[in-house]
Amino acid sequence: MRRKVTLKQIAKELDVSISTVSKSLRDSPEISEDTRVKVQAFAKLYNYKPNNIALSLKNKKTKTIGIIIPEIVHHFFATVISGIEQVANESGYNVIVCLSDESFDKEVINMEMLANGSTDGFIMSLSKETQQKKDFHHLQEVINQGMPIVLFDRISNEIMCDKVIIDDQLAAYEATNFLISKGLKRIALLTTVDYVSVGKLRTDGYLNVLHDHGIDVDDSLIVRIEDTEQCDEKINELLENQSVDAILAVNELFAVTAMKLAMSKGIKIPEDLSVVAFTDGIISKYSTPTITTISQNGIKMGRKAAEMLIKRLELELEDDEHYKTEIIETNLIIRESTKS
Amino acid sequence: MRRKVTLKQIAKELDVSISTVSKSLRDSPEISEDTRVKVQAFAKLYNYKPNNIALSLKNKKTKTIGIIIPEIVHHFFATVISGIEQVANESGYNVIVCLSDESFDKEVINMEMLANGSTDGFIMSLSKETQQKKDFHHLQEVINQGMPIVLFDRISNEIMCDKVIIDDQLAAYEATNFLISKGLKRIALLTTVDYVSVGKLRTDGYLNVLHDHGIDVDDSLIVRIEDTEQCDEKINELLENQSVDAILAVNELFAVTAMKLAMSKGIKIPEDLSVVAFTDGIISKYSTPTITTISQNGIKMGRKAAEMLIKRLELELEDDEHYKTEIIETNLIIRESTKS
DNA sequence: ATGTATATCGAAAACGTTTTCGTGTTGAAA
DNA sequence: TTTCAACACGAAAACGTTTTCGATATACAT
Repeated sequence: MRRKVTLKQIAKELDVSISTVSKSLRDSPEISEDTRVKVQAFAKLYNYKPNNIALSLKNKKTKTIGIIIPEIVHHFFATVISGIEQVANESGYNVIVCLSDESFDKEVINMEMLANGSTDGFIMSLSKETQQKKDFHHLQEVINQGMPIVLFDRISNEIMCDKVIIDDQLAAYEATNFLISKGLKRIALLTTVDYVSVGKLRTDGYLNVLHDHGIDVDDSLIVRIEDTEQCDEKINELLENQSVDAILAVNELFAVTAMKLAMSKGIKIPEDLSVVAFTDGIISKYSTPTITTISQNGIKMGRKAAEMLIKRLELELEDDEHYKTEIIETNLIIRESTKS
Repeated sequence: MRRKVTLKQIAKELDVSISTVSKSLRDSPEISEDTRVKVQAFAKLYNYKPNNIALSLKNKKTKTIGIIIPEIVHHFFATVISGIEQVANESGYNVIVCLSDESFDKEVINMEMLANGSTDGFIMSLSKETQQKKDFHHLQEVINQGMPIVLFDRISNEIMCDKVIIDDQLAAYEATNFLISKGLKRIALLTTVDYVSVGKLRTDGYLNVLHDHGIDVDDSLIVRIEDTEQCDEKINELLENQSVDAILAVNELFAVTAMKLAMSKGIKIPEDLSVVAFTDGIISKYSTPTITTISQNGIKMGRKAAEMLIKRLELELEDDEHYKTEIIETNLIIRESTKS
């Protein structure tokens, strides 16, 4: 087993100083051509590669981005990571991924772990619990230490930093508007509890468009689902007790569940019931019928977030304050679950 | 902005040596209670946390696991990462994720990048291109340097290291056997090209069970699909030209595509056609009808892989050779796409 | 008074780099 | 022969830790 070779070993072997070896490898003009080629040849032979850890310590830069997200077995988050990884790779950065599991404590622990020198900055999406507690001291702490953070999707206005989101409210507005334009009026909303920022915004968009069209809001059409177990029960309740001709769901899962329950009751989609869902994922593309969705474009979000972070890292933009919030455009992907 | 405080700064501030500060914080008996509490109080006040990079350099351990997988927007790989992350977290390790994008070159580059001190070991699944080229010098190089590797799912027997897989051949055998037990005989196989290790093994299992039941292998029932674009076309060809009463697909996507095409031709599932797929993912659970699958249990695979790697790291098992290959059990999850 | 044990602390090396600065040698100009 | 620049290289600091070893001082026993 041949362990990695260091500058010191090369120096000893060639009977020169460490400095000479280092300079030779970096093509310094200080070194004579003779020794330079000699050192380089030797280094190549032994496959010398500088040690990243030593470089990180010296340069006070790790060239590593910390990603903290609620979960990874989730199409949207996976696409965001993919986007981040693309531009990170292009710029010579690595990504280290931590999962908060929707837990505040795990989010804090992971952040503290990475903040002690392991990463140059963070890209993250807040856990449900964090959004509920509204406790952001761990983020603030990191920002105070001069590490940049870029928040995406699940953000908070209380934190001053770069952000990248979609216009959830507008997207909900337009999607609902699309349903209204098809002559649908009894539009139900399947959403999450309000402390999830995007859930709240999407609900607002839904409410606004109803108001703008002079449609009375029927509270019994708004279903707030806390966890997946409740899903079936709550949707069943809706379908049984209310007349509904359209559904706007804040995620694919609620949508496909609603469709299945509806179809099992003999309700035809899209003839009797139209369905639109947020987050264009795998399910929508392969369910029967396929689902009309609002594409969230995770790749683009990830790319943008990484670009913003790296820009701040490379330019040393200590210019706090003028933080930016980038808005990624969404578009409605029309499929079989809505009338044409 | 308050930058992170170091031992040196604390030492200067308190007018003691760096050694004293370090020892105080680690509760060394060498230090008097007086100075110990003084230092600890000061450290707490300024929220001192040791710098991970410095520790890594000193200890020659990064407490970081490198994960290299073909893609992340893929339910199975995401679950594996999730499993790895679980046990990594429990043991104080971080994971740094790189995507090969099914490219040999990217796999090599990523490995070399991480091998220079950034990680203590690797968990990886080979890219298609790597499996095709059968070029594993980058893995061998890393192993020679004393870094442990654990391969999962897409492995190669040419590499001596720990591995964790499912018994693809047996699983295919049993799944096909299940179909045969339902009285089905014209069983088609939707698979990938043979250089993908799992595709080959699954094909072998399929062939064996037919042989064991004395069923003649009809080559026109074996469809090798290279990429997603071909998918529709090739499956259509199968359904049009052959009489088929069952399908075994090596992934969800082939299965759901086949189901959709079949249903559009008026073929009823499972009455006229039974479908079983490898990889229990999102699609199978939410498609219509839901799909009978062979669960691959990515979480368990990830956990196992991480356990094997960490064990080797902690115990410094230089005991090369007796490498293990763990086999994760699969089970058939019976859903609506097969007759009961 | 001398010797010894104990308590408390600091200096320095080590991990692997890069970079600044200094030093010695050579050659040529004066 | 002296002087000075150019050239080629090495020593050492720095990044932030931990740890070994040595040093000093105090207390106690002889």
